[in-house]
Amino acid sequence: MSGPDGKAGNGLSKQRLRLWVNLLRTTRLIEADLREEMRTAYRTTLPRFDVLSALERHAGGLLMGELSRHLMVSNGNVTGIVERLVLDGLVERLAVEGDRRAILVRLTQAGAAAFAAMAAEHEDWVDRRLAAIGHDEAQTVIDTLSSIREDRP
Amino acid sequence: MSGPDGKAGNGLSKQRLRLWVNLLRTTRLIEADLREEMRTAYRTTLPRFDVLSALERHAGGLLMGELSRHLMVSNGNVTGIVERLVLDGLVERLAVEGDRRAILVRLTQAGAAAFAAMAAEHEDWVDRRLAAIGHDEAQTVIDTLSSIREDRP
DNA sequence: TTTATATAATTTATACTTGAAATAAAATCC
DNA sequence: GGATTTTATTTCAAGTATAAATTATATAAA
Repeated sequence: MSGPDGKAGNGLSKQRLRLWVNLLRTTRLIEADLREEMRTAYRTTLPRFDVLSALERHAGGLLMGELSRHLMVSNGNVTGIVERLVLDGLVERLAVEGDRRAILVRLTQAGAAAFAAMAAEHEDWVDRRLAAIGHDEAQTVIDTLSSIREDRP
Repeated sequence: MSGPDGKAGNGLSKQRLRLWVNLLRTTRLIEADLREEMRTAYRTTLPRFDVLSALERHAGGLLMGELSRHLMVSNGNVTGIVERLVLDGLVERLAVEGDRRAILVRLTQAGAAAFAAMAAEHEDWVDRRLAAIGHDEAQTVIDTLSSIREDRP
């Protein structure tokens, strides 16, 4: 499985590995930049921003489990982040009519305001960070990434 | 800054934001798959694998700081991961001749063997995960990602 | 109904991660 | 040579993350 014609040793396999390494390195680099911006400009973190962002896109709120799936992080993780956001008054937890297991999470007014302030800036940061990329070039990459995500067992 | 012609509100800015979201989602999805594979097949984690991988590419060993830069994670983080790898006997720490501050980290024989076993499988996993992508398509994305990384202040 | 199974969320234990402060050693300055 | 600054690493506190176990509720089956 390691020769030039083996299943995992051929050129295409190596090329895909290169692609993965590039994906990982680039994402980490941008994440580090954004984290730094979040920290210095708003004294907050990326995970917090991600939660607020998901809730902003769902005005009616999200269940803990939905939030977990949207952000692709574990259940218990969301519990902790939401807990801290509740302490900061940016988010509220509400009982769900008809299912006493479930908990609905929603932005408070303060949370919505805080997020609105951050979101425009965030888009700006990303815009600057990806300034080298044009519309069509971006679309090409988006299409490739989408096809990767859709190709799942 | 939010109208269709504003600095951060125009179409190109939105498109770049879409690209970033796609990048993040795709990377997280693949990372989750790989973590699961690492966990079930080798009872190890991605950060551990990353450290072994970096050391394997540098037979002479790496300083803690070099390791930290290679992996793009903080100094203190590397200290912890290496510590656990040392406990497992996969890695060793050596004094550096001529600089008593520095520490050289190197794979042990056991570490090299453990990594070799994992590496082929890892390439295989990535190959399967990116099976939808051809060589040229991969190259296009790699080029775009490289240009993003190189465009830094 | 009673039992069994599935679902929603939390808790727990452990590991990873960061940024800042602390330590220690080297390099530079004067 | 001694003071200052830089460099290499560790320590620390807080937060993020996972997987597994647990609690509580809901749904289905017998």
